[in-house]
Amino acid sequence: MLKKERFRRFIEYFTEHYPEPQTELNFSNPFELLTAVILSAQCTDKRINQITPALFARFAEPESLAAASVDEVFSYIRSVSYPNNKAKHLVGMAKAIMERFGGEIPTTLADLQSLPGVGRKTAHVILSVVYNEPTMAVDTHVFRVSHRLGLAPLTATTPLAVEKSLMAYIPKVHVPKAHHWLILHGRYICLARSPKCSICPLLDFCKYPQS
DNA sequence: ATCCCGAGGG
DNA sequence: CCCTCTGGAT
Repeated sequence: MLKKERFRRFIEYFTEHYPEPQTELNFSNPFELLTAVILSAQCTDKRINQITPALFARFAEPESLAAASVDEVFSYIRSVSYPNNKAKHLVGMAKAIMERFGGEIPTTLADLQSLPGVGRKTAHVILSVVYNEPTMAVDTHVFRVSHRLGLAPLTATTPLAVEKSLMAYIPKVHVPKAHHWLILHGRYICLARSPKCSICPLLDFCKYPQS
């Protein structure tokens, strides 16, 4: 099947069944989303949602987080992956926002990536979810599912290469939603270890069907 | 043993 | 390019 047809099928199915997909991270403003996404690296959204209520109650804005000790922040996030690194990143992120961006969350890719703990993937999530910009954040799910469904070539061996491949085929208006669709599919059907192919609606054109 | 919405450093 | 950080779920 031609690549263009694969994208058409993918977009067609999810447009009908998940017309308004959203992140499963709980947040109520850009600062909370940025904090949650930094914490989400190599960790399930479910776990992040368990610890963010107390974290956001204590640190409701960059100012209080910037003034906090790394040790105190660590105490709120000790049950997530890489808590030491992330505690440092969160405080550093908040300080950078206070010192260089007047307490406001940056709005460009370069400015977001200049923040401690914020790489290309996290920056794209903020741009896409907060500002609805057509940017494709490539995480472990997007990377895996794109290859399996033939939406990205196997020669695309880096997140950036997969991102460019996807962006070349997905209409801009669908990009923010496509990001969530790929994650939803990866999280609930196209699992890394034992993909649920028997219930996959896109199995007929999958390149890696498991028994 | 493997995976989860990665980033920073060498 | 590689490696490390690191806890919880399955």
